[in-house]
Amino acid sequence: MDPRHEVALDQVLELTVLLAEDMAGSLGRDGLTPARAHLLWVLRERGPSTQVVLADALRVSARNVTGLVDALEAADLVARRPHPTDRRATLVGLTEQGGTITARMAHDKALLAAGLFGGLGTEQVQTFSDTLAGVLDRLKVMVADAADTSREPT
Amino acid sequence: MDPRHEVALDQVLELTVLLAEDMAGSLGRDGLTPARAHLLWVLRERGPSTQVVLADALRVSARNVTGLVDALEAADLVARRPHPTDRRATLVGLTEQGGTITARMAHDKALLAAGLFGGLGTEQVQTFSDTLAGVLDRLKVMVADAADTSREPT
DNA sequence: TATTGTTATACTCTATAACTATA
DNA sequence: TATAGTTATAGAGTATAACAATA
Repeated sequence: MDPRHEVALDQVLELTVLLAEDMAGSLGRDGLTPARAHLLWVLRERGPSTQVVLADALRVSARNVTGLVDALEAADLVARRPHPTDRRATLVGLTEQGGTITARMAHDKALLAAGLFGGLGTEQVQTFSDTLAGVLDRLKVMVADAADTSREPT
Repeated sequence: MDPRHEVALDQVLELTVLLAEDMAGSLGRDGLTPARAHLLWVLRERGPSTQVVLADALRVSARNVTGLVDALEAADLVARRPHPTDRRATLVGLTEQGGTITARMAHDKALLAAGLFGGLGTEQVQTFSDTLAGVLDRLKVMVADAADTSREPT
């Protein structure tokens, strides 16, 4: 009922829209979609991975990973190679060009962080971050509760 | 270069992911997708509108609006009727059931706002909101600049 | 001529189910 | 038996281009 809460939520929602737009724009310049960029990012963090691991990390189906890897392989951003010990599995790794692009993504992300928060004082950033941490915790609880409720629909 | 900025951005990005998940979950219970819910929401705010107006508000192609309206009409959430003065145009409006659902969406949104910010003090919400307003302003400038640069590629 | 909405076509992301090869 | 990845199929969101009806 407090209008300040609704205003704050509206601001957060606007932020999500603008961020998605900004990031899609950056990725588009590299010819990447958000889903494909996400996969590259996971590879950058985890190193060469099987497709099952990628599906789990991205929280999508194995089938979907096949498609994303197909597209990224065609663009020479990732390469498939046989798993050394499990002959069922495939190891997906970044190519040199994939490494270059993910490095640029990391750089762009740092620029974005600086652009958004660079004008704020250290205390202000800290306060914002602390508040956000609390909000995130509450949201996680709400998401978990909703999942429980829908799984057990009394 | 300040790690606090990157941490804050990571928190914001996590928030966007969790929010999208939470909202998709709520909508899913109504059998709605985010795109269709967005169209309903615009209709709730603006009242009956032509498809061109909807395409503009949603920032998607006219073709896309045709598809979304087709689906929502099949679910009896919106209805097409002839425009009173322009015989080329169609007016799309919420049905009674569409009104019920958008009212529930508004209610859910208020619940979400209360859940996220209800535990915070008035001052804390205000401070958060003020900081967020500044961040939003800076982001808008960055998005606008990026659009200029890509339109006029030196 | 310009605008509104549709048909035609295509690409991406997503999912489930059935299947092959391997563990 | 169970797991890794693929093929088959399908639905949703998105786009551009061509077109009909109307302004």
